[in-house]
Amino acid sequence: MKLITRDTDYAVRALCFISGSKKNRVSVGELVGVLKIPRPFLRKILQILNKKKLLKSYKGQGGGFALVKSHDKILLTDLMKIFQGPLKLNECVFKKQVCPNIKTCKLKKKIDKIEKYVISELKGITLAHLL
Amino acid sequence: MKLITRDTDYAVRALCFISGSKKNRVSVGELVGVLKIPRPFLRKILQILNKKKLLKSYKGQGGGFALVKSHDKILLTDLMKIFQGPLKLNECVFKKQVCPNIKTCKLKKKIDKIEKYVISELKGITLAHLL
DNA sequence: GTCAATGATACTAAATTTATATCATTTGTC
DNA sequence: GACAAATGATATAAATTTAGTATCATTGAC
Ligand code: SF4
Ligand code: SF4
Repeated sequence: MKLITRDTDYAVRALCFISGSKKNRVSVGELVGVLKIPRPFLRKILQILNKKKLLKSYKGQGGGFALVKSHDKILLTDLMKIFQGPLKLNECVFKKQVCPNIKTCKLKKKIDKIEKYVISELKGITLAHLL
Repeated sequence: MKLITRDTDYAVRALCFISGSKKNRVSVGELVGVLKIPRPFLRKILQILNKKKLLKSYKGQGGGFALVKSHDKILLTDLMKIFQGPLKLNECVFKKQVCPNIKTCKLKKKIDKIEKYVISELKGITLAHLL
């Protein structure tokens, strides 16, 4: 029942730091020093963010990562989708089979309603709100 | 990002069936037939519900399980607490250490707000609503 | 006493989350 | 161009949580 996983959390922290940094590139080494995130894990996260065009990477000496968009254009839900998959609070799929009750299930309806609210709230959160 | 886990879901289904049954006791065998839940897993779930006083069990031939309270007194959150632990959408605990940012973290504040709503909604759901 | 039911408990398997490790590639500096 | 400092790509491993199984003991109606 965890809304965000650790990689999303780490991504938020890293992006926040990069956004707040005066340099226009920040290296993994610097981030590791500040954020205390295990280096290889953070590296993986940043590489994914680069692939997904939320960061631009620069190789070679003096390289690092920089934001691509302004902080108010980066949505928390972008990160959640990247690291956690689709925004859903209930799958109703067991062993790759959709639950047969799905059409009528009242529990699902209740959860769907909650989900709708949660997602709408999440969608309003940008990186700028998290600085 | 799953609000309820499978055991909670199974518990809901089992309780709903028991509640709707004309008999005053329902055996695991009958439930397995109807709900298609793996027998040993369902047994475990029912035994827990018995221990937690949401069901009363009857041993021996003709035995089974019966509701203890009326269906509008059984809360979904009771089940969630039993099978999923405390109602929380974010722990902010990594490797048994509370996150040092917890006092000031804006992400946490956002999630806390969402959590508050979610929990208040969940608390309003009884078994009666799920029949 | 037998048999059909649950109680207690230990174990196993699968899936997801959280990392780690290694080698290749790029690029700035000398 | 050699070198070093950075990321890219990718494979693997460890830890945790979720899901499911197996076994034997106990109870109670008949
Ligand atoms: S029983 Fe309802 S909530 Fe559970 S999986 Fe089926 S549809 Fe979804
Ligand atoms: S950074 Fe914020 S949200 Fe993440 S664990 Fe720390 S306090 Fe919680």
